[in-house]
Amino acid sequence: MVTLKDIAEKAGVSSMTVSRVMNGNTKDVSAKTTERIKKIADEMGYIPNSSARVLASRSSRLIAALLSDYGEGGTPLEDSYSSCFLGELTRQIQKEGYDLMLHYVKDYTDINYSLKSWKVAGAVFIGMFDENIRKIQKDNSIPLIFTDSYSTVRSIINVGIDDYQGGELAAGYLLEKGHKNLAFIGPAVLGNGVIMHRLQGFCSFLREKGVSVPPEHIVDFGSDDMAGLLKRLCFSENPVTGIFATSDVCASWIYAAAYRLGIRIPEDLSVIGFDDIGMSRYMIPPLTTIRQDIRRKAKIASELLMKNIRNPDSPMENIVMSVELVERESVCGLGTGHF
Amino acid sequence: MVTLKDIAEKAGVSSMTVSRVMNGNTKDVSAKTTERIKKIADEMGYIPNSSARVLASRSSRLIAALLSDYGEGGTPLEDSYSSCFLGELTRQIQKEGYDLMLHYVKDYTDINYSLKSWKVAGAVFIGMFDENIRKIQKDNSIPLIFTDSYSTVRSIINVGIDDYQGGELAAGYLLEKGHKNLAFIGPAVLGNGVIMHRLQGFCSFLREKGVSVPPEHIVDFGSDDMAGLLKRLCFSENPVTGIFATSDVCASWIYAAAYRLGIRIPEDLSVIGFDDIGMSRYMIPPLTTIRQDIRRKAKIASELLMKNIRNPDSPMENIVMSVELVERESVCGLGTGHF
DNA sequence: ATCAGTTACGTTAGCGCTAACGTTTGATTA
DNA sequence: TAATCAAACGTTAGCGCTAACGTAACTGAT
Repeated sequence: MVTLKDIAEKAGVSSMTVSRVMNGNTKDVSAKTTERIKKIADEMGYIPNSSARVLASRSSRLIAALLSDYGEGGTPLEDSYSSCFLGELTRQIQKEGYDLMLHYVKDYTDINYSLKSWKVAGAVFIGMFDENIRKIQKDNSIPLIFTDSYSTVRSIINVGIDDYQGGELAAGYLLEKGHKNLAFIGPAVLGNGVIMHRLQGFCSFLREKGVSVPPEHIVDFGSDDMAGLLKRLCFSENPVTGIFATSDVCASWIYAAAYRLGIRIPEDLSVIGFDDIGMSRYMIPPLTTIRQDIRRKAKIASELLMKNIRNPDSPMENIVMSVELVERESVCGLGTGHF
Repeated sequence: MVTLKDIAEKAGVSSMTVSRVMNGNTKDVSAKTTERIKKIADEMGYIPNSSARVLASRSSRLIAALLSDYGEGGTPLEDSYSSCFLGELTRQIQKEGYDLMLHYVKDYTDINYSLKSWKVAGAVFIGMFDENIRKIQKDNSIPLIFTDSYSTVRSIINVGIDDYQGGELAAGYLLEKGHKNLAFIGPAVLGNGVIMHRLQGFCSFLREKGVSVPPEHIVDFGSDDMAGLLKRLCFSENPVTGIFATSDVCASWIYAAAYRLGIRIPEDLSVIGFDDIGMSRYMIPPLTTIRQDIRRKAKIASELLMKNIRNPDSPMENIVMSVELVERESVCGLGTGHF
């Protein structure tokens, strides 16, 4: 293993000089020496020992990415949403010369360990939130970035999207197409703030236009018996003609159930999704959905992180990215179907 | 920050004794002292400094997960395949008390850095292979686990699936259903060994049964102009009636293109996929596919890793998991369609 | 009572690096 | 010409931990 000392001996300088060169602290080293040391280090295949660096400098170039381990409604990284975010985040922070550690955490103890044991310079909470956040913030004076968090705790750096606006967009579009009998379906309606806000945006827009969504049309639902649910909603006296799904994945469940029941999309039933994941454009028919730019979200998260690492006194920010409607073919004008 | 020394002072022992307790090296410490130290450490909220540990012990409890950064045909972590693997791998190694670092690497230098700078105890190459593997192995005497690697280099620990068998299964099933005019479609036919072996299994099974696949029916293809391709294959004198897609995602592209062209699946065209990702069962019609157990693959990778970390003299292993056909509704008997 | 063997600790040194403070040399200025 | 200063290095100490080797006290066998 090649160490600073090895290089120093070969170059006939002290290891401190080599250290300076390796850290780009070149103002205290002459140009000639800098070049010579760089060459020798290269020849010897020197790779800095990160642990020693952390220990000596009391700071690391490490970021922790935290995922919830009590996964409500499917574990993170299984859907293309959080994994795409993670991938882009990793790439971005690597560009900045940082490394990323991945941690599944289930409680305060886990989080604490993740942050402390490796002396990370910052952390990104991916789609999770912990109530002990204040304590965590106090214990670790490092920037913590949250994604899609609707916490009552202020003084948090968060990057999320305008879920409310997404709900409004969906409502507006369905209304525009003549749909008045609507439903809101998806897992974890009550789970976290994200879905809540989509629902609120959806309902309040409708209410303003004089349309109401009866409680039995707001369904917290997994993929289990989607056919049963659809049957109840569509084969009734006053059938639902438009559904706002809480995610594109959920929309695909609806597609499958509708197919089984002989309900045609969009002729009999219009469906609008959320996220615009890769497969949405290949669904049949291509899914109309509320698009969020997940890569941009990751990029912003990374930028916020770096900014706060470099200047710990940066003000708290709550970034709200806007979403857009992607019009495809899963919603059509009312009056073309069976019902 | 609480250190061993702090605990030692409070307990009236040396820091070495505390170190022993913290590492479960309890045979050199009395039961009473062990309990007392544990209690104090707990009260003080002690969390070991991993960097100091690595530095002093010259070994870490860290695993590197490496992903290729020159992503041919889509970057890793964007498809549910590699991200699901990564998630399960992380969980498994955490269970063993290890942590995971995620690295996008593009060349030998990157790989070298990832392995050396943090002194990782082992590494998993996710869906990638580097030609400098021998050098890497020699430089770092740590276990390296590969996934789905068909290298000519022996003496490598690999965990993969029987792609050849998968091809055979697909061929056998399509043949059984009466299809003789077949095609093989997907990205990176020439890219890496995985797809090659699926193709070989597919073709050689067919050849044995006296069926041949003409070269123009073996198409290295992305999602760009799938409709054009399908038109060429299906609207000909002797139309293709069965397609083996190299992945489920690719199958979904075929679904979309077929829909656009008015080709019905499975009546006019049978499609069989590969992987059995989450969405396959929700495609319309539900996709018949070759299933590989991605979580089991991750579990085996983790087990192999741990085994080789604990005993570096373990023999090299090349695990080949078998695959199975999942019969759903995208393949039907010949003679029901237009063509 | 003596000695080997065990139990339960402590001491020392150093992992590779860097923060903080020297030191030397030559150039510049009063 | 002495004082001043910056440039270009070196020295020292220590980050928190552990490997490797002590060592004292106690045990039981002879």
